[in-house]
Amino acid sequence: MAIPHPIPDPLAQMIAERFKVLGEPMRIRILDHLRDGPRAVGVLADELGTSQQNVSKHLGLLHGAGLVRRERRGNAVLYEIADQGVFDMCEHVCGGLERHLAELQSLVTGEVTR
Amino acid sequence: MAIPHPIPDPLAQMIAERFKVLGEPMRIRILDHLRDGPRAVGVLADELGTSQQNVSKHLGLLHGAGLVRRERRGNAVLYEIADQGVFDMCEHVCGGLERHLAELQSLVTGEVTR
DNA sequence: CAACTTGACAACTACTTAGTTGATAAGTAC
DNA sequence: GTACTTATCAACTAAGTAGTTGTCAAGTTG
Repeated sequence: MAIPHPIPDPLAQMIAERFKVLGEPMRIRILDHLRDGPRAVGVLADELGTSQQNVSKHLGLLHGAGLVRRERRGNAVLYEIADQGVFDMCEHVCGGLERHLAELQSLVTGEVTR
Repeated sequence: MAIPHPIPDPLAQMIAERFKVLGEPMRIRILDHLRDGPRAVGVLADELGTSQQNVSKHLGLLHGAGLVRRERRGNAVLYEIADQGVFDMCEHVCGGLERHLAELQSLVTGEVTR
């Protein structure tokens, strides 16, 4: 999976779009809750302490990006993770955060990096 | 690098913050241009066809997130990639995009997934 | 010193979007 | 039929931010 370089403008757009979908705490929390298994909208709303409309809207975005799958079960709609890769991405981000914070830490403790 | 689960709220915030920084086409393009090596602000502005002030602002954000490094060279300031991991992330995103698009494609070609 | 280049900062406009409230429609279960 | 769940829409507030314009600070050059 090699990314063309220089990157075509539309691709930059699409990549940014994907990142933007993940760039909202509520959506990260929703995805995190879905790690335990499929959830109905109402259940998620309760667990996350927000409204049904709000959760529905975020799930719609996540679904549009292909990150979650929708399935009707009885009179409820269950959502589940469609792309397990998101968690790899989150771990990647956390790794980057750690490196960054460690660098900042070294500034405080006295080491001069540049 | 395991992510705690359930994810603490502040961590969800930080992760989302990181994704949000990458959720802008102009910043993706800036990072892509930096793959070829360090660049001065003015050079990037020319290459990307936008203003120096705009590039400077985006670079400020990227620098704040620890994604680029700043170095004064003469009367110019060179920026370079600080965290090569971003490109792994972009590839990850592209992989996800491919999977998603392939799924949509299968809908068009007639396969019924659900 | 003055003239110039480069980058950063501030203020502003315009746009996007998160979240709320309220209402409604569609589907399922009873 | 009614009750329940979800999706969606509209209208609104509040917040964030992309991009522009103007200005200023720092460094370089003559």
